[in-house]
Amino acid sequence: MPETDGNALVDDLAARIRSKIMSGEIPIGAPLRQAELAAQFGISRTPVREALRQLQTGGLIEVVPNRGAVVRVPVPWEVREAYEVRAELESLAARRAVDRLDDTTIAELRSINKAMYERSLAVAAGTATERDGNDNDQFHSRIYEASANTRLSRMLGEINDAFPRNVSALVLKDSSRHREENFREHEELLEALAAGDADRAAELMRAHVLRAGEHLAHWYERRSSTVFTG
Amino acid sequence: MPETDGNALVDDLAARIRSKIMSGEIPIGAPLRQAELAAQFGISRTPVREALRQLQTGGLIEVVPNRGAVVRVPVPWEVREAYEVRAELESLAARRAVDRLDDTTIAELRSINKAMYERSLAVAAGTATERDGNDNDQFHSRIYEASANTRLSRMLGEINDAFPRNVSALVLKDSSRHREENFREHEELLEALAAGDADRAAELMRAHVLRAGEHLAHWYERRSSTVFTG
DNA sequence: CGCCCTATGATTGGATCCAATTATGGTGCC
DNA sequence: GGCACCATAATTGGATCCAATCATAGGGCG
Repeated sequence: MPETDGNALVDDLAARIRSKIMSGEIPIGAPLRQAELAAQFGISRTPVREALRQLQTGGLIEVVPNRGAVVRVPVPWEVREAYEVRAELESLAARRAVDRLDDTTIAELRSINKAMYERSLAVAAGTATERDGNDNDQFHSRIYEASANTRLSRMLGEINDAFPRNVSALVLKDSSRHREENFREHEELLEALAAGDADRAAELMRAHVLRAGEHLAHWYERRSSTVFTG
Repeated sequence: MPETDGNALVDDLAARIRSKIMSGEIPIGAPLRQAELAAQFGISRTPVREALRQLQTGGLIEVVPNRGAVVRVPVPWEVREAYEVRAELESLAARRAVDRLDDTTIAELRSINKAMYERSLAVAAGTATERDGNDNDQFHSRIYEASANTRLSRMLGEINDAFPRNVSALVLKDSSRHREENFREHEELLEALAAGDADRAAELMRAHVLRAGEHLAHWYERRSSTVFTG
């Protein structure tokens, strides 16, 4: 099956760079030098430039004429705005998912949530090492898929891609209160989904996302580390 | 005031190409040849390629490896999906706008809506020539602005930019029933906005957008002209 | 001693080049 | 006459080149 869209190399490249930013390997605020990236991937600057344009359109990086690209540093009000939109969209996703989720998927969601919680406990206790892949993303992504609306999934992905994931993970990692809250809210949501209560699921999801956004915005308000300062 | 983001030339270029597609000058389905565009704007292919990447990320065009870019031809279910998301977001925009709209802006909205309606009547009667700038966009854009959430505005702009505007205009132009409906629904919405009834405004907006989406999807279902067939 | 001004190096941005892939048109064979 | 195959033209994609712009460091002047 051939690629349905986009040039493989450039799209792959954009994905790789995005992933480096998402993981925190390239911190927010850091400059992205074309020559450096090109050397790193063993290619010329031309495809790098095109990939950067894609990331620019996605809003993850900022490009200033003749001065290059830097990883955007979100300001708190941007986070709040984005999460108000995300809350609205995830609320819609949850509502749509109610009629489409089968028992198997609900069981999977339960399992993901439980595993995430237990892992976080183990990590906090020092009896386990943390994973890089974020389970929290997985939980929400499953619901996007279940909503069966590609545009909706795409736009939610876009919002999530605007904020490096390692930061969101930090918020959960650093506070046991937030971990507990996250777990409990997921559980409540799952109950509503399983019960087929669309209104309640939508409302729980909205509140859940708004709270998470508030935590994230708060983090950015007093961010100190993990921000590149040249 | 310097450019805050993006390279002036490439961004301008992307905007110009987008506008050609939006206006229908480049019809949906038509191929976008790099050399042709470069010659047309009197530049080399390099910035054209970067601009095309931006449009690709925006979803307006499709790029197949080694075969170039074509203007995407939306299929009806994509339109329905997009408009369900748009309805949700515009509903949020209307709700937020309620607390922020001042009387002046409401008066402007009334005036825009009335002007659009009267112009459409005049055009239908043959006593006036139609404008290219779409008043309907202006009406909705005003509400986006009033919602005072840049992310929300941006995402709504993104959805609207995914479907060439001349098509949406055609839908309104070709049917007096749709024109009447559009005018009346805008008026009702304005009443709710003026009355400060957030719930009602949100609900009216949702229904209004969903109906418009249905019309548009229906058009694409039996599209015949204005689609490029090589 | 500090500030400005200039020279140099680093980096981006547009143009050009060439290889690789795809579309096209023509010829021959069945 | 139609279909397959091959040669050639058109087009994309990555690499390279060079000019323009920006950052930086060193020297001159007040």
